[in-house]
Amino acid sequence: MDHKKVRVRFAPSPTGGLHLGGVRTVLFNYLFAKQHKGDFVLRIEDTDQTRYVPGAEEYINECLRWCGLTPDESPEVGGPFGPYRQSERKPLYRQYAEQLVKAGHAYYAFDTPEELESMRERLKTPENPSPQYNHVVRAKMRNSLTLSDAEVQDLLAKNTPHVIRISMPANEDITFTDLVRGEVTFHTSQVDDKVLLKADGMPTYHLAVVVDDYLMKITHAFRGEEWLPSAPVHLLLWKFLGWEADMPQWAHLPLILKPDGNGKLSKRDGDRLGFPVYAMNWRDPASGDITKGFRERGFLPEAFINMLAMLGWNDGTEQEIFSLEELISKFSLERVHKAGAKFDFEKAKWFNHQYIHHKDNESLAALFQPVLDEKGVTAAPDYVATVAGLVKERCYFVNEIWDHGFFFFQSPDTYDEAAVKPKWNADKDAFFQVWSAQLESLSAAPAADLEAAFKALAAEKNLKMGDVQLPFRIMLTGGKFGPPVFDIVATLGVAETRNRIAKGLAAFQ
RNA sequence: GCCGCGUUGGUCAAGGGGUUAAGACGCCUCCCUUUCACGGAGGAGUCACGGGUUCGAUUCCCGUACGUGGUACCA
Repeated sequence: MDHKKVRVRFAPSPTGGLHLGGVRTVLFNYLFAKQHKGDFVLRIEDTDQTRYVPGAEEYINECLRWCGLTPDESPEVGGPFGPYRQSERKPLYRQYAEQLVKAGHAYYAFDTPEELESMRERLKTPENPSPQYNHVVRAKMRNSLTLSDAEVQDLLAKNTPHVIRISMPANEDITFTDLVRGEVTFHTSQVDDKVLLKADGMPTYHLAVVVDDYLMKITHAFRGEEWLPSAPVHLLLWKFLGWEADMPQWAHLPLILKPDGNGKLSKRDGDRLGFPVYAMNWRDPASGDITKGFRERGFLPEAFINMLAMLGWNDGTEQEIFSLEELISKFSLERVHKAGAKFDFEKAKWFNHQYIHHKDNESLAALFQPVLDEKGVTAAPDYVATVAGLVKERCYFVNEIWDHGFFFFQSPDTYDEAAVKPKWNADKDAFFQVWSAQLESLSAAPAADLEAAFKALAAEKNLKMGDVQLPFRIMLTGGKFGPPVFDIVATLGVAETRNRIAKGLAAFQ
């Protein structure tokens, strides 16, 4: 049964930003597919025409590209099982719905939205706040089960708006094995007669997911846990359509929860708590509002992916940092956690910090360049790389290279005078005069030599290192921060250093 | 309400009939560094509750509580 080539799919509906939970679903799909030398397909589930959002599909493509999780088949790149947009597959679905009607597993329903509304209103009780269109209710509604054949034919002939609903068995247990949860059982009396084909001729998710997974030869279906309750509908559909032998194995992934309890992590929580939820910036075309993404926040895609992988999965060892290649070889569904995980932005930051810390200086410099451009600063790439190397260990985000190293690009305008002035005196002033002069002969000297010379001079003038090193740092940077002082000198160069000494001396008077 | 799923420190989590119940993030202390950070050494902090089963349950079973998801012509 495992001779089939592994094929998985990610099937988002293009309605807005791509949630990090969605990216994690992509990740697990991708890892599983690549590990088994299988195919990863992207299918766009745009069956709800009322929720169409322009640009959302391109945005999803771009997110996947940024993450490095690109599909083997998609609307964009095509493939042998296209089209990959459900709206373009519309003519396909009706025949399967009709097939189900003929077999007695589905029926036409002519109830208008108003009639449905009033049914729910009428049947609503405190004990049953959400009445379902189920095997008992359907006997009282306007459908091909309650109407005569002649009436049904007449309504159909007149193009009366109607949907096709699945006919759920009244009293059956539906059991299946979920790859992450094990055996799961539902009772058919608890699930209603879901609409399969809408009045506009589009399938609902329920029909489309089954038909397309079948047609696209999907072998493993991963999706969020929120789909678990409707799994019995899908299982039955596979059976009723006669495709049981080809049904994919299911895996319902745990949800990503908000940090402060109470529910799935949503875009709003990110806004409220000050962290991104979407992979990349999303601009709502209707309102023009921009929701910040992990990419723009300064996350490295490797870090983002690594962080997501560890949210609900681990390899059983103490390792936490994994490359994509490692994840591909080590991933296993058996080790996916069953419970939802609260998202911890601090831990996410730590992952990014790790990746920035270990990234090569040149790549970091390239990533940082846009920030420099924005600041209107021009600097040679190798200089930027040197700076990046000097400050990266204290950066959680790429743009923080500026916060920790701005003084490499501009002379400080203000000084932490409180740290210098109280203990400032003529001896120190004199020391720096001499030091500045001495520096002239030290151009191109490495940091260690500069430090040795500085120390020697301090000793000669009977000054303690601590008394002069901090003022020196402040002349260079403006404050009590930055990498080791002599690394700063070596990077800035002697000429600029002497300028800053002169400027500092004037300010410290 | 009903149905499903879940429950190891504040968070991510390993483990799984007998352990001093790993590790990471965060927090605290100390060392290194006369800045900060990195690095290093420590510390506080956990098996939701109640019944079973068992010589022995955090681990297995059953309840309860709590959390979470679903309950649309949305996905």
